[in-house]
Amino acid sequence: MGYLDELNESQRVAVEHIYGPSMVIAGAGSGKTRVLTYRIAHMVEQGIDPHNIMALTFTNKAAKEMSERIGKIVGGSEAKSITMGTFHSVFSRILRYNADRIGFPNNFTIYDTQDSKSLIKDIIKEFSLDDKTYKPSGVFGRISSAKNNLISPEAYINNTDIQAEDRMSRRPELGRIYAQYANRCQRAGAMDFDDLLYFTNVLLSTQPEVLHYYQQKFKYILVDEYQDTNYAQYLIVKKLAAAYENLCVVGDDAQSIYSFRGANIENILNFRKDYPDFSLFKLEQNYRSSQNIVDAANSVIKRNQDQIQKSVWTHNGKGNPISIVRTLTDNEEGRVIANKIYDLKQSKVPDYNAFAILYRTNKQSRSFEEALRKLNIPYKIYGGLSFYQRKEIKDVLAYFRLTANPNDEEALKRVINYPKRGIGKTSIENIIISAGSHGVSMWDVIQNLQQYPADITNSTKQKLYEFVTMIRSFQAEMLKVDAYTLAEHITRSTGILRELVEEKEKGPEEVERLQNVEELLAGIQEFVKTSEEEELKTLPDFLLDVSLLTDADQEKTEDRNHVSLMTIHSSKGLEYPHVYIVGMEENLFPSQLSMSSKSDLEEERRLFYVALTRAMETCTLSYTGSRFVWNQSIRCEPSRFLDEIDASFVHHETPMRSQQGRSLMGGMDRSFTGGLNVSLKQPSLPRSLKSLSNLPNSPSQGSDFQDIKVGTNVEHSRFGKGKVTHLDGNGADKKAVIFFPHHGAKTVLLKFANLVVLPD
DNA sequence: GCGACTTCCATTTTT
DNA sequence: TGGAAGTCGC
Repeated sequence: MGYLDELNESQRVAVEHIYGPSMVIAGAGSGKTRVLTYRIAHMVEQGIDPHNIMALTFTNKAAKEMSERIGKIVGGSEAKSITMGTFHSVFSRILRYNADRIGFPNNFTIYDTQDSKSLIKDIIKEFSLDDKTYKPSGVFGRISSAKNNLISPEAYINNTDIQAEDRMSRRPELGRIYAQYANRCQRAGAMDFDDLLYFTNVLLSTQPEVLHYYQQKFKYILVDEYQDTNYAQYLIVKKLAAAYENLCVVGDDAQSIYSFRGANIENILNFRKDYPDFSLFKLEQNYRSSQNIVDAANSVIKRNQDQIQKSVWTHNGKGNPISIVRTLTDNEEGRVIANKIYDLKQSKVPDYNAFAILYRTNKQSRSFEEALRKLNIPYKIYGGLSFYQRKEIKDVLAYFRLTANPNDEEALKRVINYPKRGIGKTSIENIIISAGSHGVSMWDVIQNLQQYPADITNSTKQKLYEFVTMIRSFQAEMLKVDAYTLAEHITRSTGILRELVEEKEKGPEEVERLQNVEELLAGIQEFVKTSEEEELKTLPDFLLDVSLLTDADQEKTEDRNHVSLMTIHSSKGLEYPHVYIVGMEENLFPSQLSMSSKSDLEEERRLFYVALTRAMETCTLSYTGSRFVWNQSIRCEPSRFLDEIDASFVHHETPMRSQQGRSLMGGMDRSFTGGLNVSLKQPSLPRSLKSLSNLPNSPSQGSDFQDIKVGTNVEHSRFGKGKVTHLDGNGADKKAVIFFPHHGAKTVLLKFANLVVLPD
């Protein structure tokens, strides 16, 4: 068994231990995925039937990768027999077979977050509640965490603690909203993401024979990223594993970063209570990062109090210290990082895949996009608005969903009047009212207006009739033709395709929308082609796949020579030779919302730990003195996390600037008095050196902007060319009113405006 | 019922 | 800033 030789001692022991409960605590970069895949491969080699193995991962991508790697060792068909995927995808499949036992149709649709919020909004309106106290996202969060903790609407309403909390936050109706939300979802035959777990638990607790079946089927269970499981996931796993207790969980408490969505770090700690005779394996040797990076990350994470003791170490070379870069503005931050990547690529790095820019929030990507584009550096943004959340895609998918499950109200609301067919807001509201009073779905109402009368004009009734007929015609085809044929038919006969083609002339955005829909169709065609033998892949089959897919799963391996931009959250599990962690500022990272509680701050610190440990060779941290937020520039202070890295592992790159630096440094003097900032101890550099610093296109700062007078023609990075009409203030506060032909008059602070003076 | 217009509000991470 | 919701006139 050659593959065992590729493991170190502690990895091998973990791989060879197959029976009974076990927990693998895997430090960052310690070969966790390798252990997991080899363990499964080893099980199969030992004669365990792959049908009896269930492996739960955090992302679809991780599952796919693992499956491929296992296939290489034990063969593809064996690997395919393993049940492998995210909690959500695996359990949604189980529910497909069993949902009818718990009051849902087996063809239930899955509501995404947008659908959920839109439904909640409806309910708030229906109850005539103030939508400022009852904000849809807040209500959604509350319902979500109730479900993650397996609290039913009834339990919610009867729980005195919860009711007290809701009264405290002056939202006593939350329980009623939750109950109505659950009701409406059921009527629509829809489950949201949390329901996939919640109702799996309901299924397993109320249907003993189902539980028994899956206990016998999944005799061996593996769970990856165990630190990020929530209570519902914990209990489901516990139930399924109860018969054989061949349960292996893998995780790293130091990388738990999803408590905001109910992840419960206690699950790791509780493991020893549930399985007192469990075996514990620790993987502590890091193969990924240089010594400096490992040490720096350790020096940060040791400040957390809540953690399992372990010491991550490496045999790798010392490497470079962690670089810390300071810039004046967020735009400059983008340029500096882009230039660094450019330089490194020119001098020693063969391709762009080696680079990743990691940030705390998606919106930070903008300045990096711009800067990379200017230097013609290929890049790809992960996360953010996903392909499947684009309006045009959601519209098309809504037709698919409606075809598969006409009771799906969110889908119905979305397309009942798209493309425009003269069914307006008032009619839709009256349909909802009628549906509510009869306790049926909107679809029931519109296809049977005699039985469920609604206040609707005759001409609208005719249009509704045509709509119903159209959807029914799709349904008639649904199981007869493959997904692509039907999807293509739907985009044509609904008029969506025609509309998009017509609008194409309007501009590049419209062209893109058409391309997106074409891409979706191409994707469905791919999907249909993957079918084996006689199998017909239908539209419902496709929907099952698509609702739980994210952008990361889409990636094609060909176009891979690009810099990766993503949030730290989505970087988990990945690694890059050169990592740039940007926006290292107080209130951004750590996020403002995390500052109030110690546990939230510890989670932010773990997030920082995750970010640092993505890096293999070099790691650069950057922060900026000011940032554009809501159309105005705000001052930023360096993140406390910068101080938390042991000073011997860092190198501060940016020299202090002599003049304007001071006014912008703001709180820096305070936070750096620990003597960490080496450059503070050096004499300030003379201003002439500034031009030698690595700041590309450095704005004309430090001067009194004497070259900018009333009447001067200037160019602004966002507004384009304009003429100065007024000047006000002095020095750092000097402002100008500039008239831009395309944007009108704007007042800008010269020190931030990055104006380029144009010849008269 | 529809489109043009104004106003208001956000601002963390995601299966 | 920019997206979403609300208002108004046709």
